[in-house]
Amino acid sequence: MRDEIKTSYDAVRAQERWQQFWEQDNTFTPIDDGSKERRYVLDMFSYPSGDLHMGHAEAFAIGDVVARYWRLKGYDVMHPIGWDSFGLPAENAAIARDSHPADWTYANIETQANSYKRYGLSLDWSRRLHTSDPEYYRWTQWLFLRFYEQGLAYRKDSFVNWCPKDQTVLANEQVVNGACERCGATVTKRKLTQWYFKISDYAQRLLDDMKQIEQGWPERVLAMQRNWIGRSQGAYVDFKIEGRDEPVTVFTTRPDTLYGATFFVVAPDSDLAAELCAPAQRDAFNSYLEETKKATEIERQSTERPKTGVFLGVHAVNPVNDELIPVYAADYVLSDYGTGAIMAVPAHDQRDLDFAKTYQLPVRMVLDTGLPDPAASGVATPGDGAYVTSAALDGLTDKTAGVAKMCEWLEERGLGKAAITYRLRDWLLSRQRFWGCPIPIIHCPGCGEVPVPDDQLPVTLPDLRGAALTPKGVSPLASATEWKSVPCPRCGAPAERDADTMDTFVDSSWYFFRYCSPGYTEGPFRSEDVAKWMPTAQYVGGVEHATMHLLYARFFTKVLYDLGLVGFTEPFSRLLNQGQVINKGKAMSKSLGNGVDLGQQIDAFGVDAVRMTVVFAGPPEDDIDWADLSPASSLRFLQRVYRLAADVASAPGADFNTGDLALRQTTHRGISAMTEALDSQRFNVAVARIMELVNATRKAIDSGPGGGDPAVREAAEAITIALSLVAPYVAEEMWELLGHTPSVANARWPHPDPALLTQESVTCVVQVQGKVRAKLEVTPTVTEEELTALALADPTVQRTLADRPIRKVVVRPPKLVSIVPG
RNA sequence: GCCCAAGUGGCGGAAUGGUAUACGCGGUCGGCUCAAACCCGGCUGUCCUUAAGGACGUGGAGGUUCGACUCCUCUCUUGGGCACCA
Repeated sequence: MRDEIKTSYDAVRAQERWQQFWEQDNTFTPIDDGSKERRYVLDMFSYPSGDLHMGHAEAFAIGDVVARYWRLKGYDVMHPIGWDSFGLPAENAAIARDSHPADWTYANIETQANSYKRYGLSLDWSRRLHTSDPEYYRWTQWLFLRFYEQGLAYRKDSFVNWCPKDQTVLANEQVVNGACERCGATVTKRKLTQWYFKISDYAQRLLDDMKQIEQGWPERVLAMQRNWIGRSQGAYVDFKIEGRDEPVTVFTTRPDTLYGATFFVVAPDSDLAAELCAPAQRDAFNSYLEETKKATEIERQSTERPKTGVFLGVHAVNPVNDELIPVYAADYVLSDYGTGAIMAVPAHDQRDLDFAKTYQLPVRMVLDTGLPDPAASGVATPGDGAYVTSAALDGLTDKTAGVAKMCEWLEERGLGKAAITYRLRDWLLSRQRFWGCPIPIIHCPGCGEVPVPDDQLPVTLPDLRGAALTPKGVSPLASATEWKSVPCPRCGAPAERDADTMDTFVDSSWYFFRYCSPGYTEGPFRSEDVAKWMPTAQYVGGVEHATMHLLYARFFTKVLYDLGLVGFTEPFSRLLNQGQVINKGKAMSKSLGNGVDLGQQIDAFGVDAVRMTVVFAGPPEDDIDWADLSPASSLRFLQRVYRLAADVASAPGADFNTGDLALRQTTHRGISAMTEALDSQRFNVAVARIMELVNATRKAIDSGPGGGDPAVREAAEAITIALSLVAPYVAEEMWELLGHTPSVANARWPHPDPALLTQESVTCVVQVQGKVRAKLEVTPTVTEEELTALALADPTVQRTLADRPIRKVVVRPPKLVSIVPG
């Protein structure tokens, strides 16, 4: 009995009922016949690490509001779902359980799929994909080969994170405080041959094309990408080195300070350092190099760390004055930025100055900035100033002019040229892991790298499980001898498959194209399908992917454009980064014990209440703290709304025009306000507007025209449709209760009637010296003169003005009168 | 160090340059009830005042304006990103 009073609708029953209905009805499969304008709403697909959690709850609730709203507005909406199902956790689980990674992966996918369905998302299940399916990764491999043909996929040697105990390469994310996250051993660097994508070729386009998405992407994401790409403008300068025929090129942003270069530094882990080192210094260099390799990432990144280095026993020649300057190897110079070598100008660069002080190297000021001499102060002066002892530059006083002049000088003599470099490095995609997409390359002793022919794709994974997946220093695939041994496709000689798999970010860089052509067998997608749906109208996902997935996806799209496969260069027109769901001020974590279980919340309050809670909590991009929220009150509200529908006594199709005018006006103003909030993605405000309309309708039923008035039906229907965006189950129940045929998702978003948006009386504010002194009820059509007279006649205004003369009156009929006394 | 974002009641948060604090949470008073829960309604920024009323109030300091949470300059704080990038 008590429960019946408490709950006027049965959430669990409604969830089961409508979930089944939507599935059988294919309510959320797009028509795709061109009769309606298409819109593509995309949620970042999930990794199947377990069941859905609070983070999914928020992100998907937001994406679903957008998808459902656009569907109601009359668009043909595609809202697909899939899984990013390759990845390391599956492999670790397989080792621990002596099973195949697929067992764990696909079991988790089923769990999540059921949860997505229960969560009431308006998803099109007919486009479902898993990146670990051979029919998907076949096309990942196909794309890799296209990149390879274009020279955009290549192999090179590089230093990578290496765990000496586990005998395996580690991704940067797996290095925690310089130690292996699995065993705690100190991670070192090891030189390995790895596959790369040449994303650096696209650095400038990744910057330039931001113009296309500036309107639709959060500024902070664009800023992060700009920062990450790190364009910097300067010059290459050639330095001759004693005993070397070819000069060594350095990159500098300050060629104008060349006269102040007093030494030269190369990255210790570069080939150049090893080559330049004089025999006498060989031992010292080798031990320094060892030390460098051992230095953990944390140590290396600390700016507090004192500068270290070793003299290489050779000298370079400063091209502007032919001075001999000593060459050092020091780890403050990075091998993979610029050319891995720098000219050091201690007076005007703090790092060079720190190094110079440690090794007692000369400091020569060539730029008078008005600040104390760096040689004495220990503080470098990197700003603008008047050039001194810089020959042709002397007399100039600003950097731009100095740089330009020096570049010109260098170019005339063939000693250097203006240049641009980027911080963006090529994308290392090799992983010595099993559960990923095999790299479709065969290594032949005679022919070298040979691509697997397209008609032999996919290169599927062999059946390895349990202990066979234990890291051994090379990919587990390398020990699958039968799988690995193949004839060379070119010459037929015995050859070997590449044993590495691809970074899972490769899989996720094109899945949104695949959704456009599910099940297509002639290619990764049909270009016509992609042209119909893309660019994606709305992408929703976490900001943690700002410089990873989102950058890679943009890169892939540009390459596909260059290949003629797609007709645009930016995949996502609009991006929304939802905030995190936290608890008691901190991110939810096992160690803090502050996790909130989504399933439990749904069991306790129902899907609708949970969805409503996260959407109403605040602006979608802000973090929301579960401790501040009240799903119980969301449920209470939903029950109140449900009773509203139950109280509607007029028949479906009743003529709204005969309804109570005041309520009708409130309803139409409410619809207008909701529409405005939704169009500007202020979903929390949209919910507040629904609540306001609910309150007004309740009053109309209880103490106004009553439930039989058609205006009450009009309001209840508008509320039901709007509510279906956040609380689809209650909305379906209400829609049915109101005598309509399901689904409410097929209803039309209500249009506010302009005639009902006007009011017969508005409040006019009267300000004196900017302070509100009176409020007048006036008709909207009141004239400026009438309003002025009314305002001046008001007793409070009179009293405030006292006998002061009036200097000025600003009138904005019908809302405001502002009086300025003299 | 560089870049980005944000600072509004006890709390989450509203506010095309025009009534600051919508909506909700919490609190409180009341109704319903034998009673409690549920539900419904009122009140709820701070200070002064018996009251009527008034003063102050959107991190801080200036400025623009008849009028500033909103625009401009400076500044403080918090959060985030990048970081020995030459």
